[in-house]
Amino acid sequence: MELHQLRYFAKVAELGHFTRAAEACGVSQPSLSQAIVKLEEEAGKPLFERLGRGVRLTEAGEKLRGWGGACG
Amino acid sequence: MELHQLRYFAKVAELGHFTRAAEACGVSQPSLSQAIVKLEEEAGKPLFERLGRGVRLTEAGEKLRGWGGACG
DNA sequence: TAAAAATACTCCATAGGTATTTTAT
DNA sequence: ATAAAATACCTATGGAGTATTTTTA
Repeated sequence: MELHQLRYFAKVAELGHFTRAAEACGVSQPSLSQAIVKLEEEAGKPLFERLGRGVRLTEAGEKLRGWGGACG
Repeated sequence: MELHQLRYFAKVAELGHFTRAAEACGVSQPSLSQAIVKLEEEAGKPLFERLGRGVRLTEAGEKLRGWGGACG
């Protein structure tokens, strides 16, 4: 797990959209997509449900977003 | 700032020793050293005082260690 | 002078890019 | 049909290694 992956994840979770998240992060859509795929591989399960138009957090995704646990 | 840098930083802060921290992290001393140098460049100031025998946190180093602030 | 950190390289893994294809509405 | 994500492939950056050279107590 790397910081850039978490930055991208957070932005996608916020916007529900890979392409717009990529723009917001200043990287290309494929680069961000790859980073999320890597993160999902490490997690062992998808973090986002692909909807064709945009994207929604899975349960595993929600869990990762809620990370920091004791802090928040 | 990258996760591996923070891992190394934390271990050096804990042990007060680059070489032993490198062993503990399973990397070579030069690799860990480089990572810390990068982190210090980003910080704009040294994080450790080099003592010849081991190393001690600077004020900036203490601040970084104390990060997470609100969490505990 | 000896233990520890810094430097000088070399190598390779991977983050990121462009072009394109697949998918789902 | 079209907007959005995935895939394929390439390049370049930088993380990690070995060998060596400063440091400083």
